[in-house]
Amino acid sequence: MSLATDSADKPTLYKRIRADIEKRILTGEWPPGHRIPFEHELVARYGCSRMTVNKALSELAQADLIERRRRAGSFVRRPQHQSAVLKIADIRAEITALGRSYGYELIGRKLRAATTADRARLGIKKAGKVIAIACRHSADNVPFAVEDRLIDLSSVPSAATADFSREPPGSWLLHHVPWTEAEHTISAIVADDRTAEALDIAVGAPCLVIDRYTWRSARTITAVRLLYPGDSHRLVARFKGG
Amino acid sequence: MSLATDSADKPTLYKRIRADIEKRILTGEWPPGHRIPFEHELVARYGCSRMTVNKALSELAQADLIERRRRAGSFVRRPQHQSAVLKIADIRAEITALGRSYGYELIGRKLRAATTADRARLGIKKAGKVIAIACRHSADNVPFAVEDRLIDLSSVPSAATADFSREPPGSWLLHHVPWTEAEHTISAIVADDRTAEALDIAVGAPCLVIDRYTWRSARTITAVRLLYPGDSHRLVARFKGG
DNA sequence: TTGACTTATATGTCTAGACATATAATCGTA
DNA sequence: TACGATTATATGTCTAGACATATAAGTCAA
Repeated sequence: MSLATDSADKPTLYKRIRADIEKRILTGEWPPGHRIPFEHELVARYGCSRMTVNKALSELAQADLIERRRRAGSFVRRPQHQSAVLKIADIRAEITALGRSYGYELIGRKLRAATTADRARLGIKKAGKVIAIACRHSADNVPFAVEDRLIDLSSVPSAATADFSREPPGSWLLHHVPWTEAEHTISAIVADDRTAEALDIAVGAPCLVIDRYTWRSARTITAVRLLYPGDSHRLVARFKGG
Repeated sequence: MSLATDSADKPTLYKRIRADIEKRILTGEWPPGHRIPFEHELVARYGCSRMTVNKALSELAQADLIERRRRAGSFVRRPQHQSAVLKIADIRAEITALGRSYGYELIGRKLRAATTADRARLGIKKAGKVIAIACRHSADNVPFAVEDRLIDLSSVPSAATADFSREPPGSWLLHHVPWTEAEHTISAIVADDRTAEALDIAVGAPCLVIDRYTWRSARTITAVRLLYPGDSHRLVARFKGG
């Protein structure tokens, strides 16, 4: 019967098995906790070898759609409902993607031995040098975001000689520091005098704040705080599956 | 030589192959664009069958760490650098996870025929009924967030008779509407009179706003706006891989 | 009833093959 | 030189087995 899902095209068998099961889960026909057929039952139903259904089920398990338990069987997982994929693009890319002209302005750049505050912010223990950068991004000549960044020079020595007056440090790092891990913290503040002036908004206007810590195999690279006018900027996150 | 990574424990072979390759990519030894060894080379190196290395490589491909091209080989992918996984937990779960006591209060509940504004907000075309809910969540008796929600009753008929005076609509939906897709928009506003009173903060204080639209196979289920005191609430997103 | 032991079983991993298929590379031709 | 046909090859999928392993369920004794 399941074989009768015939049509002219043919996705591979294991993909069809996976899609069949996924569909039943997504439509609610097999609710969370439901035991899906054993591998040997699916083998019989689809008339294929066990490795084929195993591949389908393994992928579903990897996608957290089902949970597999030895001796017990495979079960539809309860939806997680808590993770969304948030795209935090490079600001320049984000602005040009909107079809607006990107502007960048370096406000300040200071190379110094890491202060206690710097070390706390970067989460490093040893002494060393850092670069502190302040800059502003604009879209169509309207302030878009102000950036306050710290780079650990012991992790990224070449940043000491990089020319941040032309290239935003975010873009520069993106091209010079290959693999990273990061943590973003999003919050809201009201603009103080300095922020209001930099963003050309009223004092007391809402701002969206993104604090980002980037590291590479347990080594902190950079800490950055981005301030956006809260009423004009929006972060969009999408998620799928529960 | 790769076999010489011996230790007492033994993760399965394909996992070790996967980990070996992943490590070389993450340390930058194999930079983006680098061609990783052919399957038959890995077969020779690890002394196993092709299916075993294939499984390792397939999982790496599924995780977007490598790209596989027929006839050409497998290549390290360029880091994406733009998506972070943002955990947006059920508020009750979030608060209890912090070890604080959760409080819930229904402010208003209205069942009505969908107005034009309702339909616009839910993105539905046909006439139908909706429920509008206003409620407040608190942690240790301090206001934590206020919620303003709309549920499409044609998608979730049973919501009409649900008792939202005890259970938050978010939790209720979580348990009654299995699989969904959602979009979150995050922004910042300053508290107006009504919000300030509901959150027990000053008028003009910053608030983090999450607008969430949830649907299930192209069918809108609910639209919700959550307002958090911006200085006390933070959203954390983590990402890995560039 | 409870705890310890045994057994049955579903999944986890792996093999040594096979044929299919997309495509980079080569070769031949206009 | 440029383009079209051919070939070689790496991946994609699949099989029909195998043994390993965790564990639910049953068994038996204290």
